[in-house]
Amino acid sequence: MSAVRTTEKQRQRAPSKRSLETRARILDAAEWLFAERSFEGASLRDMAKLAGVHLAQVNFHGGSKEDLFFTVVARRAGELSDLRLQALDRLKACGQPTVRGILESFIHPYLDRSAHGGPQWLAYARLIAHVSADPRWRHISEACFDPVATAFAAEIAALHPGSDERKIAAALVFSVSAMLSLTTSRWRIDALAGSAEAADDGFGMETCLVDFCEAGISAVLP
Amino acid sequence: MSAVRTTEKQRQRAPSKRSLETRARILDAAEWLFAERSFEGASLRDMAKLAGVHLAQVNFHGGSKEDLFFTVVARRAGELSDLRLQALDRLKACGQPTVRGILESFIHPYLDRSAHGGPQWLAYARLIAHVSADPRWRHISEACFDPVATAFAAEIAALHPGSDERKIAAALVFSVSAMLSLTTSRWRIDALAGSAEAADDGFGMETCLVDFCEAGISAVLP
DNA sequence: GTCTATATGTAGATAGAC
DNA sequence: GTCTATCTACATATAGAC
Repeated sequence: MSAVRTTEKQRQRAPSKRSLETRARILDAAEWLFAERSFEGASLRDMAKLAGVHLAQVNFHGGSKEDLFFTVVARRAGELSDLRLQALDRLKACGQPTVRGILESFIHPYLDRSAHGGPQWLAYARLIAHVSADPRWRHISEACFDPVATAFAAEIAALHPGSDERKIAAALVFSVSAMLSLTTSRWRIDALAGSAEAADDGFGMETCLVDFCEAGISAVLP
Repeated sequence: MSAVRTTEKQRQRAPSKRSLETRARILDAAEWLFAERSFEGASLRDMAKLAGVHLAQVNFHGGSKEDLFFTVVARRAGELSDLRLQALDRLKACGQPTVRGILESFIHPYLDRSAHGGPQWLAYARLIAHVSADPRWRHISEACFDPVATAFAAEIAALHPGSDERKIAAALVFSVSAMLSLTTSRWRIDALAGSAEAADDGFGMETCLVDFCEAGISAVLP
């Protein structure tokens, strides 16, 4: 958790165990409600109710609403980045990586946490989709996600010397958008597919996504 | 404009010219503010101010806030759908269509209106991105955009008999998400590309997008 | 059709007792 | 650290004069 908290003074002492638990409950509630209703739609009052604390506690532990939003996004961003970079390291330890391998290292941690990380990770996955889709949160994306995304873009570029960095960046943004659509718009896939009901949720959706993005990225490389 | 307005009685007479102008100004203001600040972040007061009318007029012409939101999204949806279907018709008039041609028929009207349709179309493009990314507006997507999207999915499926409809639906959703990312996240392409500044906005971004999606769709077909 | 005035609820934030 | 009470501002919506 590397969030920079400019509006809050440094704590003088380590917080108590109970304080940390209260804080965690508030952040969980905020994560859920921000994901469900977006920034303005989620009220601090509802967060307090969901967390089982009183309203003033939300301000005490979270600062202003904007501070709280940033804190919630940043909280799991470090863990997600670590998972991605670890996957990339494992890949490179096995020799020359492929575009597909790099892509899977980026995509799999997100989809895996989203599907098997419990309700808070699922909420976080939806929250990331909100942050990524709204230019108003550009500064948050830049702080929390762009460093790792830049590293992955560089890995792909290194595989293809002389390729257009701008096209690689575009292809990576397209891939990220497609990945997030599995969180925001899976219902739409079912709707467009017509008859076929969404029997097994995402049985092969991750493979389908990686197939799509791998071919797309390869198509914009020289 | 085919919006169904369930909460408003049928008008008894045709509205006056001035009334129509007032209504259009209100819808333009609402379009801009909904796009800029999302549903909850945009207040009816600000819309009234931006439109140069008084607050009560917004309710009079737009109904409830949710009604107004639906009306704004539906207003240009018909035109966008028509442009897409016309492009598809022109394509089919020239013989057997290709995946790329079908894709361009879907994508180009959106990017063209977004880039050359003036500030209101640009706002509308951002608004669609909000609607598409948020499951809360699923009913609006279903009413305004899914019929045409379903038709395009069927066109692609017709080119490849025996293909998995679910994969085609997924690939189309991925493609739509990537398309919308050119509206919401073009700044991010510049950021990830590193040095290269965004000199000419989208010089070849549409081509790059279509290259990406064409390859991606082809990859999930048999 | 328009606009003043207002009804009614909720938002974010904080002061100060404990 | 916690919680009561409250401040101030703003939200959506409508009634009724013109």
